[in-house]
Amino acid sequence: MPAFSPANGNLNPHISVDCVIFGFDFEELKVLLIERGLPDGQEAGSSQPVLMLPGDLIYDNENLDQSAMRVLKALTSLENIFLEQFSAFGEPSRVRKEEDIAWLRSMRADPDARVITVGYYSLVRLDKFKPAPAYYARSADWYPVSEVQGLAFDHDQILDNALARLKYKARVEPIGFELLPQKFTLGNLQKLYEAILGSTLDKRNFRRKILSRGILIELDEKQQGVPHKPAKLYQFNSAQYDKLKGNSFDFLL
Amino acid sequence: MPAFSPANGNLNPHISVDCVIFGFDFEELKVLLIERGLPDGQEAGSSQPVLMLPGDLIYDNENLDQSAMRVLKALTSLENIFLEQFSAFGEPSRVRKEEDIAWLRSMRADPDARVITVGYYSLVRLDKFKPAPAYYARSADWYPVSEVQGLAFDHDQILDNALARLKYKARVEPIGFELLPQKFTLGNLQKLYEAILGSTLDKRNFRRKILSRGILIELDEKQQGVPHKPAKLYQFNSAQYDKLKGNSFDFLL
DNA sequence: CAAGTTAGTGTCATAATGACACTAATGCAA
DNA sequence: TTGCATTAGTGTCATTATGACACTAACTTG
Repeated sequence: MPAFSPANGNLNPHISVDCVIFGFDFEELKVLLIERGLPDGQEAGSSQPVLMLPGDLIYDNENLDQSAMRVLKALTSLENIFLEQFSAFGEPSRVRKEEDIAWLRSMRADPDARVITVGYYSLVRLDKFKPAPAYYARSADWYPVSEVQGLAFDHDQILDNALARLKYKARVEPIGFELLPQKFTLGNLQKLYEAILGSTLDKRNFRRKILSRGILIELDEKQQGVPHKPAKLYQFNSAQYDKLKGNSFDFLL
Repeated sequence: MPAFSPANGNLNPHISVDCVIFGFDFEELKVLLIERGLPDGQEAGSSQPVLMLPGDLIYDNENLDQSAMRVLKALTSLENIFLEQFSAFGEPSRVRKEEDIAWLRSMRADPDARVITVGYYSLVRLDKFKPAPAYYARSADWYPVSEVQGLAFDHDQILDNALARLKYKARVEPIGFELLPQKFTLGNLQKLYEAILGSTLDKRNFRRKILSRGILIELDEKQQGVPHKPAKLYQFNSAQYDKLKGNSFDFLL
């Protein structure tokens, strides 16, 4: 299927998808944003750079998941990413800022249509996916979540919402291995949890707990070239993880 | 705001909301369904009764939450219910059955438009809300969740999805007090959990756990007129409950 | 008054939690 | 080469949470 004009598909002017892609660089949580431009290198006189989540209208012959994947790829070249829907956003005032309206006028056949958008999020390994801008994206890059603000439309709110969902999940079930390289240290993993939760954790208790789940495989290998005691490397035991998913919740029985 | 034609609002032919309202009758979990008819008592020759979730297109000047509340009220007369969005559904093949297509043709200005729908769910006290059908609903009633099947469009799937969400939440945090009357017994509460989770729980352990949370207030009152030892009545301590919500999750620290 | 029904209660062995501080191994700079 | 900075790695203990388990109490109805 070609990326831009699926056979028999018409753009639906009322429904879009937006993707919140989280990555982790061993220090802090990042999110993939694009700088908004126009397709085909048409550039309106150099306006202020505006950042936004990768997103666009859907086609009438794709489902929402497919749309999200297509749009993400079209704008950032990322593909083969597991996207999870988290919420729909439909405030009539989603499009309010002058510059957003102007941009829509130069982009859309029906720029004043009321649009609701469906939010998708994902966790990926920062080192594994190299975003490359295309279509209307002038750039596609990782930004520290903590510093992001002033995104186009209601994207600040969509991002907040995705982050809240991520935190909730991180507290309730083991999560986030998608954000680390295949081999990682317990220190990496702890930092990741601390970045997601926004709080620090006790090292010994963290290790005890995570190891007791049996979702890690200890490798016969250590870090190299680090200016401190090298740590053991671990791998993620995905079979065990899938087993746990169904019953690692704690509230009742 | 009038219920049917908000000032300046046009129906958006591409976006609808559907409501999954759960109720509990002390025995099993029920869901509120309507029997599909036509507005204003126009009735096509008596076709097979078709059940569906209450839902309809949104207006362009309401947000999604408002739409869901409006539509629910318009079809079932229920109002002042806290609805929570849980997912959007957008398969291009959502409308596929002949009878669904025929019904849309008699109902909608643009019956062939591709529609995505946003699902909302809620838990209510069965005894507190008496559904009354209106608009295109021929009836509005409670049905045992376990027996529901063959709903219109993709509503079976939407219901399954809402139920899965409900189960997940019930395992992760205390939930469901909205389904019980203000004064209830621990037996009622346990039955409710068993109905939601679809499994039985140990009475003593259940009591210990639920009481230890401090979210119940023991009343100076007992059941009356029951053909067995009357149980103490409890009330729900909502202040304590709200406090817990933020930190009763168990996975890490 | 007997039968049926749900309420209500305690113990024990095991597992999970949270608080807490020191030594080990490495790279780098002086 | 030494020492400094940095992160890895480890165990205990007191407290709390868990899960398994069986009997008596109180009421209504027939």
